[in-house]
Amino acid sequence: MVYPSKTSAGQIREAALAIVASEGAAALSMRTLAGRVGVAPNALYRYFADRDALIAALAEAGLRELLEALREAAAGRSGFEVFESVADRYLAFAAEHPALYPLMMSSQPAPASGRPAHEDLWSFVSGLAAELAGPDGAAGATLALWSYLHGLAELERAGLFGSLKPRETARAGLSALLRGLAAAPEPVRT
Amino acid sequence: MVYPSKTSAGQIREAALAIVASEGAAALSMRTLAGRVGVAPNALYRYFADRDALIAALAEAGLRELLEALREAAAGRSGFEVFESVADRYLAFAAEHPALYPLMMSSQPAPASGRPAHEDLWSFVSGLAAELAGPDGAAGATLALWSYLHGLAELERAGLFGSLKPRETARAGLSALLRGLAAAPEPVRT
DNA sequence: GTCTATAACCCGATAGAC
DNA sequence: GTCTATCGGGTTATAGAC
Repeated sequence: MVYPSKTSAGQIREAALAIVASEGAAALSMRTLAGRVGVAPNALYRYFADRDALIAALAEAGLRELLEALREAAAGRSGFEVFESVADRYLAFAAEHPALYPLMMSSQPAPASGRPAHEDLWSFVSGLAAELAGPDGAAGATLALWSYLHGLAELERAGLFGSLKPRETARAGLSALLRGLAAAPEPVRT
Repeated sequence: MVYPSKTSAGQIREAALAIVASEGAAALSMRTLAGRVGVAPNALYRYFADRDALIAALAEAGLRELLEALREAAAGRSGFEVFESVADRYLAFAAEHPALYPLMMSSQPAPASGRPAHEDLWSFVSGLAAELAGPDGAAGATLALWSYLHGLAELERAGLFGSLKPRETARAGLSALLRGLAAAPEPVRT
């Protein structure tokens, strides 16, 4: 072979991830990335159709990593502790990956192959929610739980909390949410 | 005066808003915008320091419009109806402004003058939350309510709900959240 | 003091040779 | 699969007309 492979999709993805983590998604240019990997810019297009496809691959990998972390956080726990542990881990992941996390939650083109990681994450949360709210309330509870966690993560990232400590005050909100979800679904009247 | 102003900051902002609304934030280029306004591209830099400053101005204006809409939704209502009405209006705003809403919630440089609109929005939600959870629980309840609403809006925008109807199922979650926030703040044990 | 003109620089993406 | 070369386009800075 005249021109042997100098890189791989995995290597490109890791280099891209490093750029996103250290300098933000806006700093991820195909030229810079190619320079890091050590190839000509257009060589990257043999591995990813375009920049959007590359970012989608980063998001997919991030979602699978998050799901794995949440499964670990839930393992060996029961009852309320499961939710507390998973919520902590979720917020920690978002805080540790401030640039990657928004990419993960943005609408992305479906992956080239396999089941979208979004669906697996939904299934996981849904499994937790079903224990709390029963099979009939699982979908609504999944929606509420994920939205609450995602909202916390986003507002924290955006710095909208001011002097408040998101992680600490989040516990009270989670407790209230779980208490409400576990109760009967009649609307409250104040 | 030899060269009268051909445009204004407000006119530029409105043209930019129209582009963002119809074609997305990515399509907002200084060249295109200048073409719409009818000036040379660099003339825009007399009114906004750079593209980021322009986007920050769009976000500020959007936040003030959202706050006004929420105040209208709350007016003349009491108890649970306030939250239901405000939540509906919030989600409707996010759905009606799918491109602007994420800009509003992203971290932005502080506005050139005046109080950041974020703070006013926080104060408004905090006022509602205080009626529900009392002064001591207001901060946590504000966090929970806003996070829930923002999370719903984001997940809906990202299309992560699949076949679920976000607005309909959101009511049950809001009800559960309010029920939990209104109750005593002891953690639930399942 | 506002606008036009120009240009340098960056980017994503493509064409064709090897 | 990689390379060099290049296109079209967006952003930003400078110089100068009015």
